[in-house]
Amino acid sequence: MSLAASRGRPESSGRPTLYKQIRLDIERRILTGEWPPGHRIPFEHEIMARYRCSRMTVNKALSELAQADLIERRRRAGTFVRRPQYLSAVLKTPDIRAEITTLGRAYGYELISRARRSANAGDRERLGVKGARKVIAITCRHNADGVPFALEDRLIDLEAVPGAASADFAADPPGSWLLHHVPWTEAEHAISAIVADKPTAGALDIATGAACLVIERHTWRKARPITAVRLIYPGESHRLVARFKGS
Amino acid sequence: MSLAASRGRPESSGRPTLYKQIRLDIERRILTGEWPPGHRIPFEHEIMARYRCSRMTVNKALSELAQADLIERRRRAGTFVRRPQYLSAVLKTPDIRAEITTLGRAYGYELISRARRSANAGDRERLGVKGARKVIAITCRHNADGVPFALEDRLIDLEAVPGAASADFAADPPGSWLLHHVPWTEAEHAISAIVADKPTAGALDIATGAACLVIERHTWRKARPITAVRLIYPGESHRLVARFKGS
DNA sequence: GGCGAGATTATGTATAGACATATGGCCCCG
DNA sequence: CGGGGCCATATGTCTATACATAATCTCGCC
Repeated sequence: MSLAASRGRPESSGRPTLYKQIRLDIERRILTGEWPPGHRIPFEHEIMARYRCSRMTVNKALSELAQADLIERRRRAGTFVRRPQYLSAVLKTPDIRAEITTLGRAYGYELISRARRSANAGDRERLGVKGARKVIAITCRHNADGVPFALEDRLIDLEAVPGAASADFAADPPGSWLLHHVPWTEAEHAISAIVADKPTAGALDIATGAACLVIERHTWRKARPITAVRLIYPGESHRLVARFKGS
Repeated sequence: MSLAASRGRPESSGRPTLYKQIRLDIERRILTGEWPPGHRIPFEHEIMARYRCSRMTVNKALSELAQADLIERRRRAGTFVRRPQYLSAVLKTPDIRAEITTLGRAYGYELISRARRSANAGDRERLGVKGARKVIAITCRHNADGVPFALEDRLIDLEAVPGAASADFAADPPGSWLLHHVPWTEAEHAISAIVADKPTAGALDIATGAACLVIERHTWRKARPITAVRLIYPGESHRLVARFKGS
């Protein structure tokens, strides 16, 4: 008997494998909101009829989506789109505004400085690049309910993001702007702790010598550095929380 | 023909399903460092002989591990344990010994105190339980190349892990012991920063008032608390690194 | 020795069928 | 109307087999 790859498929396009196609189709519908959280996905039975494939193939696609926590499967009841992904979104989200508003607190933003300059040695090292180029350097502060929440010190590589030159970051924080304008493919975070020096303490309204949590995030798009940011949080009042499932 | 569940299995215990058993066996060997990054996992062919099951069953286990980025599969070459999973290595691994040895440093361990007691109010709150019960409280230190790496302060719920009562944690750190004896299903981490007080600074061989990174981890097995641990790392010399792919 | 073609092999995808298991719903009984 | 038990059903696991694909290895040719 012929393989599915040689048969017609409802929404064919390139041609990954069949199960991957099914997986992507469903994924797309979930991510675009066409199938909102709680929505019941068609039964395996219906999907296999739709794609004219065996149940194992459908099952493989759905199992992967379940492992990725996009859907939830319940015997006898069916398969459902999962509620929002709680958790380590803190680390995955490059957007502090979203982080604060999901906590139900009022977001505030203050631009402290913004400069356009040729990258110096320190800038190049932070971005992990070698050649000469222009960068934008920004420092700003994020507040939650009027209280300092985090200090941000960011570099943007203008060679990778030319559009940033014409953006003033007076109203929107650079993280949000970048998120909307430049999709990233890879990000690396380093978390460490420091004690606040006098200027940092002043900006965060904490005592000099208090502990701070530092998150340094580097973001790339296809191996090309986009931005490097250093976020300083008051250490004892802020906690990064992440939840994992084991097996 | 009889199902695999009715056949003998090499390292049987409770009895998840066969593929899950295979997955857990491999996972354990990776997380404990028995199979270090780069190690070639037995071929599907060998695993199916070992568990006397069909290739599809082995394949399902390996596919899930691959999706979780714990292993990497290469046609014709075989299946390999992936290189340090930064985040996953640090946050997902409840085993500091494995973390240090993957860094290529010599692991050292010192038990500082071990006590068995009835849980007091603070213990119950840390574990997130209400009723009376016995717990084991442990403090110990992990070293890398002879230098203090982290301080550990741990509570183990004896109701969930009765076997811990008969384990002395003189040679093996409790994290490793638990990993070998109690599979977890969920874990939550909270990361914060503190300044070292005098005893902490002394134990970590750093200056009083230096910044420290604190990781508090709670682990459950099917909604039942197993252990709560607080790890203190020297803050400026230690960085938690996490890398994400964007899609 | 260097190189390309082909054989080999491990994984990747897919099939059809079988039985296991959990559970939402229904029906019946009190 | 409430509760208990049974049944239908959707997912969960597993088998045995087949062919696809990619990469390594080998061998023979120049």
